[in-house]
Amino acid sequence: MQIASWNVNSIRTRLDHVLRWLENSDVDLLALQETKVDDPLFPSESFRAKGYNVSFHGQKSYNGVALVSRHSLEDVRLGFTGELTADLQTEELSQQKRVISALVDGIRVINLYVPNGSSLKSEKYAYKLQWLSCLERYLRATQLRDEPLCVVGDFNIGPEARDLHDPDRLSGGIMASDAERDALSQALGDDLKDAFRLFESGSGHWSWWDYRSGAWNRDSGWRIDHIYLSSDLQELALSCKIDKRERDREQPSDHAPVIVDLSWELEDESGDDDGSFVAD
DNA sequence: ATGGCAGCGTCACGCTGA
Repeated sequence: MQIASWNVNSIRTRLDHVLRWLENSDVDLLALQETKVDDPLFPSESFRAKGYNVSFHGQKSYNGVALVSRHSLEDVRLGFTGELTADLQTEELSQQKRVISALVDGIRVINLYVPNGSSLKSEKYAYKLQWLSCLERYLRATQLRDEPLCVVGDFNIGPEARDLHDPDRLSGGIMASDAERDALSQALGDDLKDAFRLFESGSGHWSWWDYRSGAWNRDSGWRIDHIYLSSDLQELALSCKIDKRERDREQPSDHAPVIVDLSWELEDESGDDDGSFVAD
């Protein structure tokens, strides 16, 4: 079972890239962020025509998340209010379309597009911290159901110095402040662990390179796209990789896909051929 | 310290992202 996360910076602009990438991969479930399209205009048919199920939660111009799956998407939940009681703050923080989750082959997959925050003095930064605090309640509520949990997305936070190309200059600033890192760590809790760090402890591995200042050519990136696994899934993790080739294409997204491979037995879905079992 | 590049909505350029 392979699960991937990719901020595509407009699904309509990136549609051909995404379809080609899916065809050339063994990914079962792809979580998309920054689809930048209202639901009626989401290119669902392009995915369905290739045999994928899709669920999406979008808006015009900004934000937007989606799930693309070879298997069925069950119990789809949209926004924080898909999980939490809709009090005033939760509704306010669900206006921007940044959260979608579904049960896929028995795994609860949560797809997040965490606010960027703009700058430490911005009201958007305060919004980001509020949003992360709401995420904490959201994850605790989800964990009550005791499902194997995989939380993926664009977190817009480099958790540690090794996740930044220039930690001396960038640490403490937006996407690398103590308050953001603490809020994310608090939201994730004790059980969820970064799948990438189960396999790679070094620096120099990025998932996002700014379009500006030749960041890609200078390899000035950040690792802000993550996949977090509950402890039961950590034991089943076989690999976690960033496919940086996608950042090197014509008209690329500024993010590369992150992929985790889990040794998870797929449940037999009626009418769905997962491929034949080959005995020794 | 600032701007740089890209996408969107909508047609000249401002807003947003990270």
